[in-house]
Amino acid sequence: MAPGAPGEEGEEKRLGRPPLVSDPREEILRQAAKLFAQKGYGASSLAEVAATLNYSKGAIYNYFATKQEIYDAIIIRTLDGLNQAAAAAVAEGGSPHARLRLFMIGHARYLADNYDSFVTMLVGYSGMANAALKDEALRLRDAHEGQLRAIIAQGVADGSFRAMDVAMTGRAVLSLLSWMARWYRPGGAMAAEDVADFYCDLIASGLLPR
Amino acid sequence: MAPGAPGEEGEEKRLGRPPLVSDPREEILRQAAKLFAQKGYGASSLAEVAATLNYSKGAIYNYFATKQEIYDAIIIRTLDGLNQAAAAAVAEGGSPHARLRLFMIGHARYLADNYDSFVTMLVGYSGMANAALKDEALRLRDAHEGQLRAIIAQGVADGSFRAMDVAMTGRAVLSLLSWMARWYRPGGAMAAEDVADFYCDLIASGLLPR
DNA sequence: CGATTTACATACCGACCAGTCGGAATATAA
DNA sequence: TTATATTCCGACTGGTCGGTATGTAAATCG
Repeated sequence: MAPGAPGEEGEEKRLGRPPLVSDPREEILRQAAKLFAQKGYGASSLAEVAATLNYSKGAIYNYFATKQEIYDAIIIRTLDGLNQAAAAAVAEGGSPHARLRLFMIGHARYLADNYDSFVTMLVGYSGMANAALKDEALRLRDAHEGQLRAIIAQGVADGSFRAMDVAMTGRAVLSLLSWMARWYRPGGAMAAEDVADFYCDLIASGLLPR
Repeated sequence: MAPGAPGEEGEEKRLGRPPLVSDPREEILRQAAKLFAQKGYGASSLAEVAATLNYSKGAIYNYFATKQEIYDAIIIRTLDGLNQAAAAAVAEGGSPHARLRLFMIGHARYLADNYDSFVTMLVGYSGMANAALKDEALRLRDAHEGQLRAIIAQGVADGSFRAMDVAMTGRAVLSLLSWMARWYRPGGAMAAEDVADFYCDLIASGLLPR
């Protein structure tokens, strides 16, 4: 992730006054996500975002055209990263049950590592203006859900899972994980991976004794 | 619910000009919840709420002191009604599994019947100003969660459920139900009760074949 | 009828905020 | 040093919204 971190090779000299912070776009997105997560999109002002970076409000507009563009960027990058994280986790392979577990743990870990962005995405505002970006967001979300459904469908097909409705089962799994953005706090008593582990066991083995 | 509907007994004549609608407070709360659910608390204006009732913005202030008071009233009444609905559903009794099912179905049905209020409560803003009301809201929420935990704890105690962590299991159940406010639409393909039924079976029997 | 009470509309204020614009500051390049 | 490119500030604009003040219409009461 972040291919052009600090010590990029071709660090050619650029013209003009250098930015106050090394990567303004990144810092703005990070602080905006933090604020959006705390107070919601509508109640957050760009002036406040700027203030936390020792910027004036006008400086923000060198890097983003509108407030909406900042919000959209947060959503897209979060969905994209979630997809990659889940794909990487599932790539380890194994039985459907094992892969379901890896998927859920990967999802939970990514949520914990990108907590503010997740809260912004799942509980605040949720209105993208640009139609193309909205399509892209839907595509990324469907891709994520598609990965999960493929795992469940495989388990149902090979008999390692009961013959449940795949779409609804996937929805249940994502409901458990998504609602974590509502109550989970990074650094709390339970690690995100442990929560996912618990949920996976509950969903897999059920509440009734076997 | 609604003990003083239209044909109240002591319909004594009241002084002054009669309201345009029979129960202005009720109508304001309903329309506000609808708007809050659609656009979020911050993006909804009282002028718009008033317009849908053929009111002027100023008229609202005859019935509520602040916008926040409207929001708070929606949350409190929704939590209160949810508690009563769940209690009534569970009162039918039966095994822990049966009572868990009734609890979930009661919750889902109440969500479907009060959809806008639920969305307002679960996905929008979520900030109550008055400290006493916030405490009341937390109390109602804990009471609801307490009912659920009691059912699970009883099942664990009498051996009809596996020895799972009661708090986390309750959280999982409420996660499934709460996230419904995100995707469920009244009048859609699946009734809310059927969704709850599916979730209960999944949680109870698990994904693995028995 | 006039007095009183309730329910509304209209007009307005003050605060806040997204977005703009001109220019100042700081860097490289020639 | 001068030209140029980039970053950033500060002041401003246009508009929205919560909340208030004032007056008026419509009902009951005496």
